[in-house]
Amino acid sequence: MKKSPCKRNDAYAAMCTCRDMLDVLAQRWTALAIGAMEEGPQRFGQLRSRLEGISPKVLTQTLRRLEDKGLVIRTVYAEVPARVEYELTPLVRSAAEPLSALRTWAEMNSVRPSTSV
Amino acid sequence: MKKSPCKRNDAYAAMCTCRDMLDVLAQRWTALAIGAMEEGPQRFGQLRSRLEGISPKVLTQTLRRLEDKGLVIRTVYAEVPARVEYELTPLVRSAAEPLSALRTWAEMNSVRPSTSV
DNA sequence: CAGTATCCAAAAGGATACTG
DNA sequence: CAGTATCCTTTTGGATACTG
Repeated sequence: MKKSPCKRNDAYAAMCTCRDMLDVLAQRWTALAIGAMEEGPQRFGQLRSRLEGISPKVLTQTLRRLEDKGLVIRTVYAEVPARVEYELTPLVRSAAEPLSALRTWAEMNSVRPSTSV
Repeated sequence: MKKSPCKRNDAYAAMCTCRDMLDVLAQRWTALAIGAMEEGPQRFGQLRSRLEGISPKVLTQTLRRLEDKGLVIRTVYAEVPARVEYELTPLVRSAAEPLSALRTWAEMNSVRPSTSV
């Protein structure tokens, strides 16, 4: 998919604003990656082991997308060997509440998860 | 993508419950389709014209996925010519609030929409 | 009318080897 | 260590013709 066809009216446009977030959040590892950073900055390798099964390429993609949206900050330390840390921005933390509401809704309504556990 | 690897701990599992919703909601036409049904039941053809540009195959896919999740009800009327109506369930209406919260968050934080006009 | 069937393109995800 | 490069599979979306 490339672009959403959002040009019909305000309601649709507003829905699309949120859809853009959903686009990112719904990607395979995004929510898990955010979860893995919740307790503080994480190095690439740490994320890689916490997100068991993710390939380095996909982890990079996931982190770049989060970075592009301003949800994660990437910090490179001039050390040898290289050290890079990823941390959540206040922006993504402020999303916790609406996301939590959505999660609660999903649980309360027993939306059958095809994924969890 | 097929399955999410959610089996690490409760926090991850909970996140995945919500992820399952995100999976559906983030699909190309889902949010628009829901929007198109907000004022009441819609026939296949009505949806098709309201969702300008959607192909019949994709519309069917979109509606089936919503049906599978219990977000939409499909009713077939024994008439000639055939009449089929799709309507939102109370379940999806109850998601309006958390989704609205997410939308508000996205707007307040100027998450750059790559999609909305 | 309300789809299904077919074929195709693009995007996302993934395994693995290699590098500054 | 923190990625990139390469190649491949799966998923999603799409155009179009056809059918009960």
